Amino acid sequence: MGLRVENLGTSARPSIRIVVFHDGGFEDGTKRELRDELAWRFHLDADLREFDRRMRVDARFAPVFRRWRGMRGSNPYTLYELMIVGALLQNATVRRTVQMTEALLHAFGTQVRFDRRALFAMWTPAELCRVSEHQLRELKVGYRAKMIKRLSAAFAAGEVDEFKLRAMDHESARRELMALYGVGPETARILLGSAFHYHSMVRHIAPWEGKIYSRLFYNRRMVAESRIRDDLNRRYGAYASLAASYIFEDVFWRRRHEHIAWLEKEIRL
DNA sequence: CGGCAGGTGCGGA
DNA sequence: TCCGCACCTGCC
Repeated sequence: MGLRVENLGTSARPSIRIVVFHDGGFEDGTKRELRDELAWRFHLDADLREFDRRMRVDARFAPVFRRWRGMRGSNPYTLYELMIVGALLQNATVRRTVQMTEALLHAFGTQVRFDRRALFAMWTPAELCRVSEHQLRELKVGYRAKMIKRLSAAFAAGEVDEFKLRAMDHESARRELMALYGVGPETARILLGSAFHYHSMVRHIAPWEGKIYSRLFYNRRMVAESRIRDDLNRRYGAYASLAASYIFEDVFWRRRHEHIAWLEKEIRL
């Protein structure tokens, strides 16, 4: 299926319309399943009222929380797809991640055309299992080839149940994810926030993120990860990682309109 | 040409 | 639990 999402509402009265493009086999049952799945992936039923109330009185970042009101952890992908993205993000610049992603999609993805667009759908775990590590390395993904193989094998063998993970508590889900080859604390953080909508305790801050938080929170070059983490958890409690993501997103949004010298030095495209 | 990038697995303290 | 190290590749 190809989907087009249209905004039909306002912040006060949110409403969207989903237009579905398909080549047959779309029935009423499919429609309900699709709606439920989209509601999960984009966390459409998130209740952010308590979060809004709390952040509205934040001494320092209240304007940030106001500007992004309604934002929540979400993503359009399946867990497998997001995990592959996570593997391709590791230890790479954005440019290189894009290059690896395009190489893989052209080799193993399916190009679909709908709504006057041509997009790639990712391969399935089973399909990737028939690809050798050597073939992957030829597409310049480096040591990530092994991760892609092992993750695909785990999913193809039914060892990862996305729906079971959705029902788990934060810590259990994190433990299960980190047991997978290629998923460490940073990829787990991305998955837990984007795919599972856990927004409570901050467990891990990657070095490059730590540098950005250091500037934003302390106006210093580098503050210890443990201190940033503890401060965030103390200040924002059950909403610590959601609050952190608001503040993090905001600085990148500001970057589009104003020059932030220190930020330019911290990021490489 | 070394250093490093939106990390991770592994072996050893 | 924590630490140091190797690891594909491409850009600076």
